[in-house]
Amino acid sequence: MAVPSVLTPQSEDFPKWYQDVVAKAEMADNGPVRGTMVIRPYGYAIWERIQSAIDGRIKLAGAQNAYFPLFIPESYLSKEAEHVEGFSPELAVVTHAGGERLAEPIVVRPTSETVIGEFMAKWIQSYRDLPLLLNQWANVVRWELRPRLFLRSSEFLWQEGHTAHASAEDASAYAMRIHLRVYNDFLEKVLAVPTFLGIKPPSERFAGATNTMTCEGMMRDGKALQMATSHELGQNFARAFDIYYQSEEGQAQLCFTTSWGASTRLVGGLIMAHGDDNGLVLPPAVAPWVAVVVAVREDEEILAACRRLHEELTHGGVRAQLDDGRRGSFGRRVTDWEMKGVPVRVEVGPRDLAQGLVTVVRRDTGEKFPVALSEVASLVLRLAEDIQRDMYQAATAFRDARTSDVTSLDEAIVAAQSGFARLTWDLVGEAGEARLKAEAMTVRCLQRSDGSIPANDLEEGLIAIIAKSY
RNA sequence: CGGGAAGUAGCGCAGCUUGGUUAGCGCGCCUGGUUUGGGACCAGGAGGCCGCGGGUUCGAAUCCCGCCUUCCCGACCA
Repeated sequence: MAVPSVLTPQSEDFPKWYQDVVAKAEMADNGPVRGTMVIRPYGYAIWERIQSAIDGRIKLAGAQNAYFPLFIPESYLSKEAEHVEGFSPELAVVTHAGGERLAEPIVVRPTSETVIGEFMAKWIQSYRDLPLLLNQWANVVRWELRPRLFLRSSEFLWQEGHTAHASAEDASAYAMRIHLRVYNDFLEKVLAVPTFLGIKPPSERFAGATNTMTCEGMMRDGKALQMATSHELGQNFARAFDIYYQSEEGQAQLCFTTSWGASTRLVGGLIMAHGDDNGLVLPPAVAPWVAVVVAVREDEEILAACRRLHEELTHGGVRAQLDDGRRGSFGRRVTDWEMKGVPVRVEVGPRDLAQGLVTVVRRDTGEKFPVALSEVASLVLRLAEDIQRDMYQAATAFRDARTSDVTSLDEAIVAAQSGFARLTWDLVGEAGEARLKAEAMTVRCLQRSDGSIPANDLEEGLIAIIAKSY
């Protein structure tokens, strides 16, 4: 079709494309205060699906939800030296309240290790209280220098898990369990985003952690995005907040803690991992509507058929939307549904209907099928599964095509202009990291040669994944 | 915070160089009509502290000073 593109093409200006999609798919707007974000209903519906998928997995892993306060005494932050150093530059601090200057400034949480640590210390007495597995859904504030909708906003929504364990082994195993069975499982099965799993090099670790694990996804421009992260905090926070338990032998022992989080950034990752020049492309599992029934024109017979189909789909367990044609021309409405990334479109028009047919269209591939009215519901269910699987495969093929094994830092710098480079960690080192930094690249993660997650960065034969990132 | 660009209707922009009727255009929005199988068309209409503050001037969207905000590229980062 000779219709001019609605969006800036990805190949022309990827950041502009991203902003266009966020605006035109009605996902979010900038808030009035720098870096803040208004999440619009369609964007929030996607977030709600992400939330429920992650929340279910967290509960299966045995953690319970709780809620801790937004305001934290400033003194808490300074109890863990690296932590305060890491977060100080981006804190929002309340100095006045109730019309008076506060005796001790209050920090708006940038993350909750400190308050939660304080309460863990109160709640944990015995080894029988361990492990203590907590999670909270909350907003946090980090005064970022360069905000971008969903990817880096001053205030963002997330889930943060915080756990306390009797041993380093137990803490480590739990962090790994969360990383694989909550985050990576969610990313693969729900967001349909393949990842590289690994640990961050020491320079990229979370402030106060002894080990940080990451799930790195590849965006359509070949850049990396950290989509979820899990930290082993060792005894650093336990020491700072006196999180002790009494062992079976009656001795006071310091706990080992973990923390792990995933945020509204996932929505940005979802957009950039699957979107195309016509807009969003949503995997059925996160799509607010898996199918939209579109009336080609406003006509009683057509509308009646649309309503029946919509009802049938809904009863069949498909989240379906009805487009009755009141909002303008067919072409315009189709363009809008494509922009929103609805996985399956069911087009009902007079020509097809005369033969008892409708046209079913896949958003991911653009394929169109003529389908008998009686078979629409079952086909949509099957297509939803196919699309979910095919999108994961397509994303994996894309990532693999843009990932190269290299044998020197020079080659890595070339390869990481447009994708990921895999290079032996020994060949990077501190000097290498500095050179990468000059090229706006980082070591995204370290993994074993078989792709599994190493226990620490001292293991032999580790591979560094090198890329530009968001 | 450094480098670059830009703030004029919901969005995208012109007008500014050379100050001067009532500040324009496209899209969107409202009303009516014709339409509808890939961004429809006609007619009528609503909508502006021209980013904010100060200055120059008879007169400022336009010139001068200061500030703020947004976007892009870095550093920080989920």
